[in-house]
Amino acid sequence: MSLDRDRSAGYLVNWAARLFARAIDRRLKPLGVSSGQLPVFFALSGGRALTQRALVDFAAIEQPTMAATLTRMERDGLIVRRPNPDDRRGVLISLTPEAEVRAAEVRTATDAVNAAALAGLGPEEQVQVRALLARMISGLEALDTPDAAG
Amino acid sequence: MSLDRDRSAGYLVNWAARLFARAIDRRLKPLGVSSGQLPVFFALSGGRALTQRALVDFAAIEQPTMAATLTRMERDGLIVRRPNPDDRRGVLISLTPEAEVRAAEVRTATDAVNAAALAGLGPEEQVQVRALLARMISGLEALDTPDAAG
DNA sequence: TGAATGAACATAGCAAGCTATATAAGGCGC
DNA sequence: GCGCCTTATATAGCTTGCTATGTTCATTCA
Repeated sequence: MSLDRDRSAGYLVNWAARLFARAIDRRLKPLGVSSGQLPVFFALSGGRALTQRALVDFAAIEQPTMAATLTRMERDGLIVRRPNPDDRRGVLISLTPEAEVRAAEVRTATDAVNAAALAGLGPEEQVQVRALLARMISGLEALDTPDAAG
Repeated sequence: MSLDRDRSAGYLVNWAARLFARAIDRRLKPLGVSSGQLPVFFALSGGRALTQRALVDFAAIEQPTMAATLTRMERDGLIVRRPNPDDRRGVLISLTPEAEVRAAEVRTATDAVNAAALAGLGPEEQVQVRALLARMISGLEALDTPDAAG
């Protein structure tokens, strides 16, 4: 519905992002996991321990956003923060065994949502939509760099 | 950066949506307008008065989200709510003259951000990315309908 | 070595999105 | 006309995202 209206790329991207998050949150809720925690799961699963800084880079979000997400995950018993022996400013973050157990189900759920989103696209279209989104991201990131026209 | 990593469609869509919102918010901040208010501006500019329900349908967001956005816009003098003479449950919402004046600038700013996002795409690619996003949205919406496999 | 600069993380405060639920009015059936 | 269902809006409570700023430690350089 309403897809016939003339909608900008920005509107469509925002809409799709909200639908992704909703679908993922609904599936992950029984696991006690939510959409904002996905990059942390993917970065840390398998027993890896990373600094907050590394997680920020991986997730491409701002540092305070990651700090808040990690605080919630710590509260919920999904991660542990322990001091970084190499840098006393920093912290090493790793999944708890309970979270590690759920990591596979998290991956399954997100794969299912991605598959549903791409179900109406052919194989080359699935590749292409990712490529086009990546180019849009590049264009948007160029807006913030000093050498951009703005 | 990091675009070389293998990222899912969902991740890329979320990332692009955040970059859109950030770029738009930065440009609209001097006008006292923010990204969540865009659909309200577009739906009401030109002197139209709509119910909250119509705005919810137009923006494709949940009703409480729209209610909160309207409360902020009312607080900031961008809209007025007045009783709907045809339905005493409801409200008619319209832009204030001050907001109406800003509507053209809002459109200019959002067009600029969209253009920047699409700058790296050819004309057919710009059409195609919208079409592919629309199909992804359809696929995601099908997840919530009862006749879907889930 | 000591001061300045920078980097890592935390905190405050806000917008925008969601679900769940309450309230009030319209509409319908009988 | 009255009870019942539906529809319109509001409220509460939460997550995720942002900017701005503070604190603490590391690094650099004079």
